[in-house]
Amino acid sequence: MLCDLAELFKLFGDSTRCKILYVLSEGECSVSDIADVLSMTQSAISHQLRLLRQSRLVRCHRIGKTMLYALADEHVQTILKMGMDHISE
Amino acid sequence: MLCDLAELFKLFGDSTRCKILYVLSEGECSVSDIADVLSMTQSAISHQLRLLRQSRLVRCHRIGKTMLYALADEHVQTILKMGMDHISE
DNA sequence: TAAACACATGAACAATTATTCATATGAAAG
DNA sequence: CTTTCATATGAATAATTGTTCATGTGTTTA
Repeated sequence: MLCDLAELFKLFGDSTRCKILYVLSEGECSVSDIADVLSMTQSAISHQLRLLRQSRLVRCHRIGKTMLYALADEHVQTILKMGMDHISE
Repeated sequence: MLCDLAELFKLFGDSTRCKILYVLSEGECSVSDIADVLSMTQSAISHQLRLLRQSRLVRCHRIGKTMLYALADEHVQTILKMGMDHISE
């Protein structure tokens, strides 16, 4: 149980993944757009998206050739916001 | 900013530290008591407590020979609880 | 069907990090 | 003052993990 909790927080505990989640908190986005915004390779982003997908923190659906990613639910956004609150205190 | 956020979550993203924080959420505790509860060495616990202290997630004060640790503020407990809520859904 | 585009993924490397072992510090008891 | 108890810490090791490179899969367009 507490191990599962650690696994959850571990996903938020990487700056790349935090940035991805933040970008997605502003709306759906494709893989290459995320890569552009973060100035990182498509591969690096795709690898991280896979982890986020596997833990159901993001969901995705295909539109033609592109995949659109989004936050899985409100919970993820809440965790992000609450972390930010803690930072800026 | 998002990097600071990742650094914060990184601290929750380790099962040992999660367990330590959980134990402390039930009240003040000494280093050796934490080590006993988690069946880990005093040294391992002490190293982790140092990280938690440096990030002000826990505070401590000395009573004689023993050091009593506690959660730094309500915020830490809230983060823990919110993570748990997410797990059990 | 072949080429182009968007994304996924396996393997390898580099960097980070949790634990152990040995030892140091600091307080209390004798 | 010396010993003992509780904790802290430096160095080393082992394990985890993020990124890169090369390549594979799936979809559209010519």
